[in-house]
Amino acid sequence: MRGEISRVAWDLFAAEGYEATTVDEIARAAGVSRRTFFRYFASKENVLVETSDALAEDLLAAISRRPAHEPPLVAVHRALRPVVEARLADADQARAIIRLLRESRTLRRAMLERHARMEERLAALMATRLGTDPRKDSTPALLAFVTRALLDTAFNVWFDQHPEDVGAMVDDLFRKLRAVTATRRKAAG
Amino acid sequence: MRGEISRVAWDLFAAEGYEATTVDEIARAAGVSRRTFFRYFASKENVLVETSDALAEDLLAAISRRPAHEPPLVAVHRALRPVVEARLADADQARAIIRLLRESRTLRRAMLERHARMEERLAALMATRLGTDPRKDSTPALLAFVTRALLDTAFNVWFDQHPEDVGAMVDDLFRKLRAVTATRRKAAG
DNA sequence: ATCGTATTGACACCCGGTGCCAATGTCAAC
DNA sequence: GTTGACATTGGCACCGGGTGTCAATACGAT
Repeated sequence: MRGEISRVAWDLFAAEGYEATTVDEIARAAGVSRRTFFRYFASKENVLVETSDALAEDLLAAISRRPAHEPPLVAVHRALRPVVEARLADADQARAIIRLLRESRTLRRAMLERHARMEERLAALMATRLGTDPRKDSTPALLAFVTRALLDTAFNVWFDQHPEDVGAMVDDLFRKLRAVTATRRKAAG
Repeated sequence: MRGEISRVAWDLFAAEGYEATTVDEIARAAGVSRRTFFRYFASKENVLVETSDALAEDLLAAISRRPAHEPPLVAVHRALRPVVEARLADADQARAIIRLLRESRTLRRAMLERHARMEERLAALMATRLGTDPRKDSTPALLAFVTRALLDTAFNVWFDQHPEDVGAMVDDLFRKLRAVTATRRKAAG
């Protein structure tokens, strides 16, 4: 049932866009009542946003699997690459959601908030990894923010530039980040 | 009139919270109709969010005033510090909005989106500064993201830790960012 | 067949936001 | 001072997302 609603909704979103598709429409197309839709999904956006939550879980898990001796950004790097690759394996779905995201302000807001939530957990994870108190040391927060930036930028770059090698793209982002935050001046690549 | 509505709204928000304050209430308290409220403010959130837009303008302007020979992150650093200091000069207002932001999901979403918008303009600015094409080089995007991270973290740290010297706090954030993205391993401060 | 329990649907409601149009200003020209 | 033009305002109906309530239905166990 849940799966059915989700499938129908994705189709409608793809066909008419996010805003233009009302919950009534989805419910009708799925053969249930509006109220029932809201019993399966807390909100319209949840239909789309759940896949991104799964990604967050994956990333968090991947990072916490990295050995403790790795410098934090290296751990993030090595965890991020396969997660991004896995996500972009289903190129159609990835494309679809990025398209919807760029079209709808509401959806974009929802996603931004999800990312912010992931970031908080990321910060907590980084704090334990660094062994510091996140209320006193802002390093974990910065690290989490940077991680989100890299993740987000990776998807956008992928969507806009269609790189053939996703792993290399991720590596390149980390290289650029390091170049840009390096103390010494360096020309951008 | 606009100012009157805004003042009344801020008071109500402070008194009852963001979600709990309805537009009808604000309108009634300001002695206008609901419809008129929406003529002055496109949405409820706009009452609060405008001050943050002003901050974004300030930051953008400050960055574009930095000499071109400065490495990008240095330019951001020197531009950010006075802007943050100026903003936190009115500690009451800053505190009020951060409090509301933490309380209301909707408001947080709105603010996240504003920040994302600022980030895009930041990326464009960085692209011209670096002389690269933002569609091909992701460096400006990363730089913009990092800038937002620093701005955001600055306010959060300020709110949570009440540092006495705001400028020093900003400097510290940049130091931590550099430490964390440095290639060599380094203990967190 | 019957009872108890989930699942569902219908309905009413809240709130933010918009379109539309009439009423109320306000100012200018005569 | 009256008339007309124009902007500001208010009232109203409406949309869409989201929630609470409660009756009806389906379903599984006994």
